[in-house]
Amino acid sequence: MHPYRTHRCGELRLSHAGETVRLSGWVHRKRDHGQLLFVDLRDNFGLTQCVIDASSPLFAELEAVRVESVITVTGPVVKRDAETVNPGLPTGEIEIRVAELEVLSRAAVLPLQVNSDEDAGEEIRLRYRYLDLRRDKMHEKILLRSRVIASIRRRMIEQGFTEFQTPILTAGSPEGARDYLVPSRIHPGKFYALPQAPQMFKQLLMIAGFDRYFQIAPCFRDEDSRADRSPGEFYQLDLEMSFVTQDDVFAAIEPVMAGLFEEFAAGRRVTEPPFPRIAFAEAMRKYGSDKPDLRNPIVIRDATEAFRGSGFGIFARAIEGGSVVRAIPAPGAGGRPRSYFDKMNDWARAEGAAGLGYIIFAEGAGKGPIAKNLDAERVAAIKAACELGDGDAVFFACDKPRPAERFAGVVRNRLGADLELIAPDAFRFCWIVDYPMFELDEETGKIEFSHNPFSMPQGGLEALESRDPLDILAYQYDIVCNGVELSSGAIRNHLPEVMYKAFSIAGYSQQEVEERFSGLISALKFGAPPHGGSAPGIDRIVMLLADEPNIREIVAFPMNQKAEDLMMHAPAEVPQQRLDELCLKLDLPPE
RNA sequence: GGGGGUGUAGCUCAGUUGGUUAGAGCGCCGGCCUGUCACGCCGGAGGCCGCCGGUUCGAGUCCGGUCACUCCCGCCA
Repeated sequence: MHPYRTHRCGELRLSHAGETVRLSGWVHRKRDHGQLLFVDLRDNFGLTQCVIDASSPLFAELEAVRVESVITVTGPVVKRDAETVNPGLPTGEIEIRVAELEVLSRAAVLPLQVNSDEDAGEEIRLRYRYLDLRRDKMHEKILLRSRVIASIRRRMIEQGFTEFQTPILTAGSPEGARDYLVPSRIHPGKFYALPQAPQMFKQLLMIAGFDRYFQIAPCFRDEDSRADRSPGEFYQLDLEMSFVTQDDVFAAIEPVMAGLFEEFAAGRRVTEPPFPRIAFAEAMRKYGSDKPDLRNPIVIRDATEAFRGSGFGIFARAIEGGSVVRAIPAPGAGGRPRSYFDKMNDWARAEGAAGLGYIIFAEGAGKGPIAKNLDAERVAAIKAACELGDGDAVFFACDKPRPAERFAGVVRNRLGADLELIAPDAFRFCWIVDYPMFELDEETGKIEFSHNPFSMPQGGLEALESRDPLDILAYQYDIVCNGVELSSGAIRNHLPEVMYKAFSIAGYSQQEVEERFSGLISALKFGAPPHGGSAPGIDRIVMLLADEPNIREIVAFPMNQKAEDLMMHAPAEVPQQRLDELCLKLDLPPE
């Protein structure tokens, strides 16, 4: 007989009754009746009840074993009496009579309880992550993550993609987030950087002729964390394709994403390909965001004309000064008490807005401080434009166009949640397309790349030379699901002369471009295929599928908010000798 | 860097208006219990109430500071 097990803990059924088997696992729970002891033995695959009574010489030993100790039991599989069957357990029709017992590893008193649904604090959970991961909920989420990644690999390979590895120790990125740096011992004073994404490598693989690349790629960015953003590292489904248009990229990714979500949807509805395509400008206008949650039915309208020259002086004067008014319909909000609208106004101020005006529609008319100062025809026009009726309300964001759009989007999200308008049990996908190539930095007044500087401008060189840079769009696109930006991608700029021109608009000389992106620029001069791709975030996909708002819940060994690994004690000081080898001297800030 | 929340037993939490000896559940230790499956019953140990200072006759409770964790803003091509 195998020294540890003949079966797994989730495996035994009534059909095994009479066999002598051996199981190994963790003592999940004990029920001690004094002369009779039940032990639930747990492994990755399930639970099996083991039983022993005082007639056995092993009774005292098993009774003394603490939960979470690891033991091996050997004995016959016995059918349970009808009244002692546990229908809640797949193995509930049988139990093991313990005939032999070996304690493989004794557990100390636990800092957190594995067999309880009660959640420990995060600090304790991260410090003892191996115990936390034994808990059923965590165990399932990490296994889900593994199955999701396996499914992605299978689907990508089916789509004709080839998986490649790319370097972890590489050069820094001149644009974007802060790099993690690794000092070089062989080159004192020089540093490697960990890749923020394998962006240039995947483009170089296309230039090398591999046609379709993908990788479950680790990405490293030294930025502050959020609930949905780990400090340090995260994973992307990084992909790139040669000789493709934007539509080809969409057609390749959509079945992967739709199929993946369908596979793990567990009854939730998934947008069927082709996913809706929404231009960036339209998304900002209708949803106030470039990552709209399409489960929310609210569509933002423009109400500027209804307020221009009106009796509501605050808005009328602001409009004269170049502001606009966005109307955010709030279906069903008319029944809310006055305090709700006051609360919304307080909240708006806390969010940095000047306030949040509103009109309540009742008895065929508008109510509230704004409606009092607005002609009935204007109120009626707003009501009609927003497709509202009695019992509904509408909120207004009045500001310069860009901040008004953005704030209206924030209000839209808040109302969707407050009014319970978000469609449950659905994954609503869309593409956001036609991003502007450039944008104006409001502080410096300079023109900057709005997304990826390596994206191909729509209209190519001619557009760059002849049009207002702020009007030029890029072949740049995001996948959004339920208000979460899952990925960003682009058709790349594979023409050096277009690249030089694009960078010159953003204020970079040809020499600077050659210095900062030398590897890629020189590669583009030796025959580069038109190519493009995207990079959906693995962690965010798993978060959506696990319905889990915190990224640490779907990562086996995450760092805490301050980018510390509480279990492994990273980051850590290093011996002086290591610093000496690297020619590094510490110059720490004063306490 | 800025703002909010939290911090009480090993763990999860309660603790009233500032007032006697700071409680509960789980866990732990001991005792009883032969059909439980969150087994049950009895008993016990376990507290720098995050830390420092202040107000007060008296502080877990009020005030100031500080530290830790967390959420958000900034940041994240």
